[in-house]
Amino acid sequence: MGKMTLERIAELAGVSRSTASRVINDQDGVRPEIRRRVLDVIDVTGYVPHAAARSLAGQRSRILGLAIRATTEQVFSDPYFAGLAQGVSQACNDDDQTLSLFLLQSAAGREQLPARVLRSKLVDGLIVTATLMDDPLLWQLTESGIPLVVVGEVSDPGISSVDADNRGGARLAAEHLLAIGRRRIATVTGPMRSGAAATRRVAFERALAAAGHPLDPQLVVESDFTEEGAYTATQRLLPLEPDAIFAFSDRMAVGVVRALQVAGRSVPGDVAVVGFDDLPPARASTPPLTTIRQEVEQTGAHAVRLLLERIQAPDAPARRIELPTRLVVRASTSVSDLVGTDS
Amino acid sequence: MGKMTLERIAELAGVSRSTASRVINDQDGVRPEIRRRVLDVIDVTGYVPHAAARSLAGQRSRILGLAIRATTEQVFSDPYFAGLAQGVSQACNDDDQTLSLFLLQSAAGREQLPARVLRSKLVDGLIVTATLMDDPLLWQLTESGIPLVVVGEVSDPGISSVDADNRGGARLAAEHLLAIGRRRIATVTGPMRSGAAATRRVAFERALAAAGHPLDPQLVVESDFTEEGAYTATQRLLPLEPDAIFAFSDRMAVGVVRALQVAGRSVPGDVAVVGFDDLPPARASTPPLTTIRQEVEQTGAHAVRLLLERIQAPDAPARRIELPTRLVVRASTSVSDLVGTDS
DNA sequence: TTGTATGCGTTATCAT
DNA sequence: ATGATAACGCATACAA
Repeated sequence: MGKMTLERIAELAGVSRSTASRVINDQDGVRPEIRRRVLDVIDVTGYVPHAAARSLAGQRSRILGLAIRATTEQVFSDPYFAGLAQGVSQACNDDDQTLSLFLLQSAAGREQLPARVLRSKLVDGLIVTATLMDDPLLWQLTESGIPLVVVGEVSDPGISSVDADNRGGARLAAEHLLAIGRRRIATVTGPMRSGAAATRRVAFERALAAAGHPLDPQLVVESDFTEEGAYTATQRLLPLEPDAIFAFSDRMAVGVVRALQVAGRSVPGDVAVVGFDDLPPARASTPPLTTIRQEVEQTGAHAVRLLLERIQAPDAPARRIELPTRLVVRASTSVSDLVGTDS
Repeated sequence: MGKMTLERIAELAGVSRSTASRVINDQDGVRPEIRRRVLDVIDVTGYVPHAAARSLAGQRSRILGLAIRATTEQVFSDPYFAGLAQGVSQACNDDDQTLSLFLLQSAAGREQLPARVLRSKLVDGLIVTATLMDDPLLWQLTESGIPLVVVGEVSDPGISSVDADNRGGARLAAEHLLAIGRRRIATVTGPMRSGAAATRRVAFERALAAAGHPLDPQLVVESDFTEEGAYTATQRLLPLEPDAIFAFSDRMAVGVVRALQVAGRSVPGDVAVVGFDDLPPARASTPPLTTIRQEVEQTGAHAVRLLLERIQAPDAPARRIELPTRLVVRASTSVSDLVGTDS
């Protein structure tokens, strides 16, 4: 069969383009009988509307962008991004949207973004993640007026965002380490340019202080979100002999554990380790990691939902969604309970 | 400034739409002087062509699709996909194409693909990876007639494809293990439904046999491409006391090493381990992994190039590109040479 | 070398 | 409830 167009469908169904169009976009104001007839024709012919034509006429591309502003190293080694992409992708499918991916490792890529995707009306909106604290990219994007949702923490309350409850998560970690009797608690953090890392750090400190065991500043080492970074950071921590380390991602926690083991410290015997995320590295590690679980895929799904809302009502106030975290205890903090309260 | 259109640019530059269009698509047949004038206007106004309009009028969307047909688990845990995406993304940027991502974990997603992206003319072509040996998805796509490039191995020679030289890589691994004196050599493979895994396995066997040390079939354990899969696979291997294990990815090799260490075997003392990929896990591992390096990002870039060619000349014969691999020796196979011949 | 006119496939605004 | 018609913004064959 030749190329199918709305025109052709209408013809075959014996109606006008307008009516056929209404059926396709299931708008009401079409007699059920007629609707059926059109639907049947569509079914038989396998007709699918031409994306560009829809986009041009309807002023909406039905394409959502996911922009990841992280280093190549991060994207490669942290399964977080895969999880996020998975969630976003799934949600896009469910809402009949297409996902476009932008990896912004290079400055060039970042600068091109506004022009390439926004001015060209390629995407209806953008989900951005791994942004820095006062990211120029975010300024550009907001002032360009494109519907925007950030996955992570943002300083500007005018921007919608989704993230795990970083504060609550860090608190859970602190409380757990205290609860198992650790007192010389250290943390290997993500870069403070990351909002999530900053939030977790502050919350971790506060929780410890609130419990009467303030965090020794010497026991805070800043790192990046990679395994190797955490490995070397931990080495600097070794002489200070901590009995617990909170790492800001599972991948980092794996690096922490490695550094400890290589140095002859046992986990959790000498040092208890808590990660963050509860992604595959947490289970695959030896010992399996106690970690703060966040629902990464759900985060992606919520981001899509929020973005879609924002596209429909650009003037509605920005919203922030924080997804609950929860403590998952595994062997890296519990000697006795090797089975853990795994879920 | 109001919304910019070609019309408006032409007006401001004092030329016709056609001329402005020619300048934008830099076709020749425009007096340099005029071209400059138009370019200046574009520069000043920051005009960017409307993607959908171009697509509709020009019959080309300038969007390339990347479809990853892998399990969620794989996508999450194997940095290979991130690397590939990175390469594809970069190449798309360089060629002024947009990247659209499709994660095909669910059967539903896979079935939607042809309709959603092909019939709608959303993408000009598709790069597909992690396909199975005789993947129905591939049939569908080929018979739909969309320009297609597979990253990996394909049985149908009518399909263009790009991959590392799996055969050569496996051979390098075999020769290296023999060269360091190992004779009781085992391998933890990827699933045989994966073409790349099948190729590597056969090549590995042949290389060993050719050297007069045929692979003991008992020492071949099939697994998936995950760390945990490799971990349990290795446990089955332990009683057979191999002195070397070739794993089909770095991530798998990490699982192999873990299983060995947990069982009290030293690496490389008791068992030498070789991985595949040379992605971050290889360096981050303890000990760092000897591995077969493949250029993942380049693979992505080549896939884009091939796809673009195919889009321009759909009737040209299919091509296959195999990128060279090379042995990177690190501590997991060399006791003496702890520094390794790292690059 | 430049301009004119038409078509791309759909949505949306009107009538009817 | 349905249909005719005008955008949508650009590329391109053709004419000049």
